[in-house]
Amino acid sequence: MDAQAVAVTEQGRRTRDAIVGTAADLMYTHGVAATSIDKVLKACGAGKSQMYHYFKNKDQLVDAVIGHYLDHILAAQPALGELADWADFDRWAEQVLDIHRGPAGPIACPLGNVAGELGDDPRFAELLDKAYRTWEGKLAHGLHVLRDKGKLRADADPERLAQLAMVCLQGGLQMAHVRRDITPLEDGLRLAIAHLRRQS
Amino acid sequence: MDAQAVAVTEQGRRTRDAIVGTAADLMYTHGVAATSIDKVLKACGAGKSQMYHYFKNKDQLVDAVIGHYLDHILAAQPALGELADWADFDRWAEQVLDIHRGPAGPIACPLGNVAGELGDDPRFAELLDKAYRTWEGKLAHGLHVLRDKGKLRADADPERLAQLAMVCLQGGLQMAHVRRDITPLEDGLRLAIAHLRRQS
DNA sequence: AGGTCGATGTACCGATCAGTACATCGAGGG
DNA sequence: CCCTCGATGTACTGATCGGTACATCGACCT
Repeated sequence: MDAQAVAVTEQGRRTRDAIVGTAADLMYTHGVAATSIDKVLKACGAGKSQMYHYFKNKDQLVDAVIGHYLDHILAAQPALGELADWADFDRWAEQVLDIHRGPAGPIACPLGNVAGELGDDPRFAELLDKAYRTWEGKLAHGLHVLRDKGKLRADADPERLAQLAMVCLQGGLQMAHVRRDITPLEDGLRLAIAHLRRQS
Repeated sequence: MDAQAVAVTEQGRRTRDAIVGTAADLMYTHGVAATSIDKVLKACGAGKSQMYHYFKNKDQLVDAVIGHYLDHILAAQPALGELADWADFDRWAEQVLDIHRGPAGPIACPLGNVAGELGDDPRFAELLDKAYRTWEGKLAHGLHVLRDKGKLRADADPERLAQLAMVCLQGGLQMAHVRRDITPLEDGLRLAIAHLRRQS
């Protein structure tokens, strides 16, 4: 009775990661519902038995994909974990922009892309919310640090400010996605950080 | 050879509208790919022959749904068409918030919900972009009016400011959707309008 | 009365969907 | 050496998918 097996072997881990990574790529560009398990397996060369060896069903694969997105996002923004000064926020914004600069791929947030599709689905809404909170929490933590150092007004609300920064970031990413132009993201981040700095 | 028929009869128009409206509702909450034609037809009591009488295929139905979203959005924000003063922008923001207040339904933008899923699909990306531009164009037009009246700095860029306002609005809607809390939208709109007013 | 044409009902098709059954492979340990 | 067990290959199922074929209905015009 293996509900979902954990990869024990190194080879097994590789296969599992390939399935999740391939599914993440396809769902990022084509959406979750439009990404069938058969397509994922064909794209990464795995068989159906692997898929259902590591995941009970498609829902659990989607769960893993959302986790993969969060990991990927946080890894690409290392400054997010070391926010201790206003200059660090500038560095962070620059890292975010760098992710989406260059000729490759659509300008979009993986979590944002699936949020529209899954945001009202009781199976994934909570996990999605949690992923966003983890992300936003890094910003809030940085603002707490700055407040403790006296670089942010004592009566400022780090959580609410972090949420507002996420609003600008997510909106910037979404508009940049539709427009295929990074300008909205640049302006959104600039506005967010200017607003934060104004609270000092 | 009727590629797609236009509704001639009053009854035909009703049926066509019912199909589009029902599809719009289902796609809004469950996504486009997860909304099958059979489900739409069953939900609105129409038969398959109606669907393919008025639409060549599912793609054309999705096109109509996107148009329906835009119409619905613009109709719910009448102030957007009469922006002639800063107070009108406040009225507009209040109208946007009113749409999503109250107990019913998810807090989300229909266009934004499908943008993540269809934004990279060459069949719909352009139409989606056009819909957003129409929406944003109303804001830009209002800003032009204010600039002509001297209420906005002469060197301000109405198009770019309107785009930034859309960033805040869309980000606010998306975060409000995931959080199931209207606060991010309130804060996002407040920030956007404060930024606009600062350009006077 | 009969003809036209938009609107509608119903049965069907091949493809694809998520998920299952079951056999086999192959490395590590006794 | 062979047994165990994770990893893998393959064949299959019933349901649902988008789309088609074709018959019929019924309002309006002549």
